[in-house]
Amino acid sequence: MSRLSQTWNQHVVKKENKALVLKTIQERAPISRATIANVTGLNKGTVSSLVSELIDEKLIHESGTGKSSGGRRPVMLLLNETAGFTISVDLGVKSILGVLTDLRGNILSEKKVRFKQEDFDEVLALLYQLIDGLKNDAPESEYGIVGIGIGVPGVVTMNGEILLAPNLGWKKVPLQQILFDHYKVPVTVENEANAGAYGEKVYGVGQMSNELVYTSISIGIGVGLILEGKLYKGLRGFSGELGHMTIEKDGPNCRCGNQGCWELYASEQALLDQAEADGFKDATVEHLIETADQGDAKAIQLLENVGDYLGVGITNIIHIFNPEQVVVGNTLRQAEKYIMPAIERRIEKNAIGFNKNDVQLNVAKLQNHSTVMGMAAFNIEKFFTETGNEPVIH
Amino acid sequence: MSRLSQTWNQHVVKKENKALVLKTIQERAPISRATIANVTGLNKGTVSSLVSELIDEKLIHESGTGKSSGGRRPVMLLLNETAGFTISVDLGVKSILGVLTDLRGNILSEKKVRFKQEDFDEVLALLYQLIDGLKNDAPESEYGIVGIGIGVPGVVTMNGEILLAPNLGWKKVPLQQILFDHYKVPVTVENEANAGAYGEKVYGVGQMSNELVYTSISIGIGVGLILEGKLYKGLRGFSGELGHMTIEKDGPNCRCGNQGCWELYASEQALLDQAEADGFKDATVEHLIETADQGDAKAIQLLENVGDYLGVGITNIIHIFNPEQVVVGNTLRQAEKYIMPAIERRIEKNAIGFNKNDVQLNVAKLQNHSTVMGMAAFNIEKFFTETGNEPVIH
DNA sequence: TTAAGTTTGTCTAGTGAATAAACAAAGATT
DNA sequence: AATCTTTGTTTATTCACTAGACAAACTTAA
Repeated sequence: MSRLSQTWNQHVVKKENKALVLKTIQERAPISRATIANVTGLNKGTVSSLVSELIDEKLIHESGTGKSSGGRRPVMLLLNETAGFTISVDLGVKSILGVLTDLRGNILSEKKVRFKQEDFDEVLALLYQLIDGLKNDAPESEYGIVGIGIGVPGVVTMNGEILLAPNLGWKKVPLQQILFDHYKVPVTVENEANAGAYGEKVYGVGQMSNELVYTSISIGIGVGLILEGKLYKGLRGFSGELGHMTIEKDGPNCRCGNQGCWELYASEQALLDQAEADGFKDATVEHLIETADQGDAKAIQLLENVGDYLGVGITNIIHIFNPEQVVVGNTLRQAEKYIMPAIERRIEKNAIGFNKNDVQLNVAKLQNHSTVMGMAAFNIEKFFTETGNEPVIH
Repeated sequence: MSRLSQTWNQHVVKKENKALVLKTIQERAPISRATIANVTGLNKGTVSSLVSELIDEKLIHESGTGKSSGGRRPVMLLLNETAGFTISVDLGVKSILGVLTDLRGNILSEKKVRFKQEDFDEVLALLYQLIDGLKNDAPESEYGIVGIGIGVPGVVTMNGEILLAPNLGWKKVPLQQILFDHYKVPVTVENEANAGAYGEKVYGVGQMSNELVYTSISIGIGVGLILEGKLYKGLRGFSGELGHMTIEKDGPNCRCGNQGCWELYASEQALLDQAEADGFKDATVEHLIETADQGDAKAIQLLENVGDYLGVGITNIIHIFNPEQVVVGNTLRQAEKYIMPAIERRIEKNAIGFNKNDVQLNVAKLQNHSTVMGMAAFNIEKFFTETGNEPVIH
């Protein structure tokens, strides 16, 4: 007979409490045992014992004494951020960006390669090369590389298979399996917008929000949903296809099969197509922004127009989710100066009061690092919850 | 200092395990202690002890022996469904529907009143009258009325205040507080579509789905979201305003302030307005269906047209949430014969393959009882989790 | 300077919930 | 009739947490 759900016993209690102590240290370090006990509600003795195990596992360490508040001085605890490292990668359409991070998400090394040929085997070779390079940059440590995470612009299943990455022309690539077989460390493959959402939630502009929608505006539009503080993925991981939400019911056909999709009006592709039609030759986002900065009315108009269409979709998002925060990320974020006011005007004009008053609109704080940092956060979280209680590997 | 999160100790363990045993009995009764141990993974002794407490609390009872499978015959356990009762109400725009249910959701009594005057005080008087009537119908029991739940067509805060019910013309009505002060039992006030979603999930067509979107198509459109098996409410409970999702970016103005809202094309109001324009005098949904049943091409066309627009919005829903199931409920559900094929055609034509293949489209199984049964489910769940471990009241 | 009070962190005894294993009861099978 | 199975209870044990005592280290006030 199959196990229905979680049962509770002392082992689970200890594991959960230990994870809670670790998380508290992660979030509030430097912090003393006494403060942890206060903050978590756990007994002082319990905290002492769990902390001592965490020290034995090299996940945290003591760091001198803090200031007295009228009694014995507290011993401050710090996360042992160099106990292990993550390799976190944003596998984009034209380039691969990879970082080596410690367990606090500090970037120790960063590498980027551009490519034109999107053939899978060639990109995989570049990916291996980039990962190997980052791996070489990692200092000696207790746990070594604790995880490799790849954010990809496509539909990813729960077990890290890329079902479809339209802009790369890839179908059914079991990337997680391939990388695990090659490196023998935990591998996470996730949609680029999902990762971006998590990156902004953990390290970026969304640290205070538990209901956050991240919009990745690039060639197409991807959306990552943080609901109740966690990434929401839908039944099989395919949620967030909001780029293919119809905003014009009899609009033009999209290659996805639908009509009037949001990304036909509000993406980088839409912007460049319109620019082309308006007489800009071989326009790029960067070029259009420059031209706009020089006061070109046509370019300004183009950018503001995309912003307005973004506002239409974001208004829908606000109505659908009643989020605390909507974050605009990826390449079009660079046109912040022109698109954000346009989005705000549209929201102000069209959104329902209750929902509108709750929501904050922001540009991705991590800039082009939202996705890599999200993958880093996934890697770190996985390590702390899954292997955090295992004995030290040497 | 504020408590950050749940800490785990023996008390919590016991409470959770007891709730798990109760839930298992709820879902699989009649069931033996041995089977519960197998299914939950708990030790036989633990189950025995928890079961004996639940029996003492009159929440369950033994009911003879079951069939032997080669050994001692098992003692079967049943939920004591008459240990208490719920009063669950669908407070609609033109009528109030109320039911008295036992703890399994069986309806013991049902009352309905219609009203025209939407003045709050008059409706409240009717509501009191209806609740009092149902209360009188409740048999003597251990726990009496364990909860009163009201589903309302409007925006409801986390603490049961109706912020706005446009079709009733109500604003800022603290209904939960008012009813609690009057009846002194736990009161739940929830949006009608949220309740409908939960009703279909627990007692209706969605019992197998953990990712379910319920669309309540009536004068307007409301949407209830079941994500990861639970009702999703957004930051402050205002999610699911999908009726005000733009599906035509430069469409007509909606009274909500937005443009081209879905409910301007796909609601009962939209249908009736169009019927009027097409020469039907004082049309009602029932009348249009009858006319269509008699083969009137115009009426059929009107209904199929609404179905097609419903399909546009539901396609968006499928892209946004990757749900397992989309359920069509409330009044327009009656036109099932005409609208469902139209919705299906639109989905077939426009939705993305991955998401389309995952999703099931269904009509609400509970018909016009989705909302009341959802409220019953809320009441029962609240009783079992919050008061399930309290001593018996007499 | 001394005494009293505070804060931190450890240690010990005790509690309570779960588990494993033994056991009794009640049936099926051969 | 003897043996095997299944169910449900009982008993002994384990283990994580808690309360409270205690020592160490510090501040404050007389």
